[in-house]
Amino acid sequence: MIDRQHLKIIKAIYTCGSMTEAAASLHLSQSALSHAMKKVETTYKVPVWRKEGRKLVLTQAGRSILGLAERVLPQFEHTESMLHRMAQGKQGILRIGMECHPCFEWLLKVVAPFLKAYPDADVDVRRAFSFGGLQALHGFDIDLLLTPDPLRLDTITYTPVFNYEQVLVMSTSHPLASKSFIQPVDLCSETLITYPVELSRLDVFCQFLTPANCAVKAHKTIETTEIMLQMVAAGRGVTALPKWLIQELDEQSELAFRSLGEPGIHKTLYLGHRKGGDPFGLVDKFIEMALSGLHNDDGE
Amino acid sequence: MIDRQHLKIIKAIYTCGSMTEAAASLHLSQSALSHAMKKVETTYKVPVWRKEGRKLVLTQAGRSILGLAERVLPQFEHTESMLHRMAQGKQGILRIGMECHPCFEWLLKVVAPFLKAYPDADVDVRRAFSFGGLQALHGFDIDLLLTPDPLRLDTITYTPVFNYEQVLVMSTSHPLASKSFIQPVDLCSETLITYPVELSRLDVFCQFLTPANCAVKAHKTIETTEIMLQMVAAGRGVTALPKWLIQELDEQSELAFRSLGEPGIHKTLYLGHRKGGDPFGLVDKFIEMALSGLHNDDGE
DNA sequence: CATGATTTATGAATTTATTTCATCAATAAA
DNA sequence: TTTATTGATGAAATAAATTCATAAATCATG
Repeated sequence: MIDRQHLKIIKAIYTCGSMTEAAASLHLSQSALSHAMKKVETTYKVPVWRKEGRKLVLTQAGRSILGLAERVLPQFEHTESMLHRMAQGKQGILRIGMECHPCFEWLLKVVAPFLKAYPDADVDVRRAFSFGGLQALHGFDIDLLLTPDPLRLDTITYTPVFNYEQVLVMSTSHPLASKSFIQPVDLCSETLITYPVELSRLDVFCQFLTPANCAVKAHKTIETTEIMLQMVAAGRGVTALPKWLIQELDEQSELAFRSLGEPGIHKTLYLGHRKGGDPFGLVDKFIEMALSGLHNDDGE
Repeated sequence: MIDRQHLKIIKAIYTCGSMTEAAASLHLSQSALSHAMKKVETTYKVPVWRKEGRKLVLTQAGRSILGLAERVLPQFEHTESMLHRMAQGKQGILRIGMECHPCFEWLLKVVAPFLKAYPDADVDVRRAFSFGGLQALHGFDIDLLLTPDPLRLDTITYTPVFNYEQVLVMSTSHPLASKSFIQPVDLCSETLITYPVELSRLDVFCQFLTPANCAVKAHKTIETTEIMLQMVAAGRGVTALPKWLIQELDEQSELAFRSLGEPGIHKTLYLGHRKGGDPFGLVDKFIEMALSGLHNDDGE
């Protein structure tokens, strides 16, 4: 029977590149690993490793076991860490994932009161997912997903938690600041600064420029919101961000913002979570708190 | 350290309702289970079971372990069965899931030549998913998903494999059979027979009746296509099915079909699969075969 | 409430599995 | 060829799981 230990060993050999190293990393003798591998190979009558010179290479069978290990081991570890927390009388860790850059600023405002209200609960916020936020939610890597596009799935429930308007941001002295709202053609001669993500996830493109068949003069990407805004204030380009974010960060009022199109681009942030199976009820508590502190930036 | 065996034991006690029964089902002594549970409880310093009378009830901690077990154990079992097949020199099992009832008939036509071409590969077709087809694909319960709605996810690739037209089916003597195509209002006085699935998954409603703000006189559901068609032939109602399916099943030509709306409702079936990690390459082979035998029922 | 049937818990013994130790064989570099 | 380095192997030691026998608790029943 394949055991958790076997998975750990196969994974360690694979990542370390050799049995000797893997043995050290697992605090076991090299012999132990060799015996363990031999046991798997004899019980299933399938080689797991093939020797090429003195490198060990996974066989097809080995690769399927490694796949199992990579899917399954993190889940063991997470459950164990939950158990440890329970033993200490603490509540769980709420792992929140985010799919949109400026979500983070909003999240901070909910996380702070949540941590205060539930001192025995921890929050962990993750921004990067190897396989996308939904997968992470799904594969139990996170418990809550903050996202602007609630992809309907049977097992996942979304709750709208925040409405906001996405506006074009420019320096107060920028010519476009004199307009009452922005039209797609207005951006043809501008430098647009965005976060470094796929274009398909940027609303300025998908909902504004592309439908109007317009393009910008230049497109730069910047990671951090603060730097982005400094660039914009310095007249080096324009960007599109949630209105509330600008109102909050632009203390010296160096920035102006205008709606994208006459109606403006209106967005909703959703919190997605798996249906059922929330040991501490933390997910529900967080959503409740997010809703109670609900503030709309959407002029409603 | 929580082990696969611990998970099996917790799951067995939970499903059997008692340790004694669980012990029998696992071919172990009751004492073994008791000791195993005690070990988990002492290493994590958390109770897993609470005794209510002489029933065992899972604690919060127990429920998280059970959750882990239910997510993880099937994956162990599947990997093991793959290993057994590899040992026999066989190729894997291709587990295909379906999300639309009439897909099955189409699938049969691809599966037959596939099994002939790859005699060492097995195919398993599943129709019911506890958490939806995508979840099943994702959670490694199936390898291939045949679906009419390709929900875009980063980890899943869709290949269109079949175009068809969804038509309204009626008995040849039915008054609607005299029309050249069906309009939504035509159905207001009809009994509509469908498969027993959510309305949101039925195109007659979503793409035809609801947009036109029309309703049918009555709505009946029937599981099997054959019975459905007999009901229709007997003049007991009308139904909506792929055109090719009718052409194939209606040998005595008791049935007539007409397009839903002048353009008709045109659908595409997609085969979805996880990116990467297909130990035998069976997924690719199947898709290739599905495409090579590609027949369009869409008049193109 | 006493009795018997049934269920879980426990300590000691037993069996099974894992790990180490010492050593060999194979590989790659010097 | 010599010399590290790496994996493989059998025997011994250690650790873990399992059983056995039995106790304690629960529940139904006369």
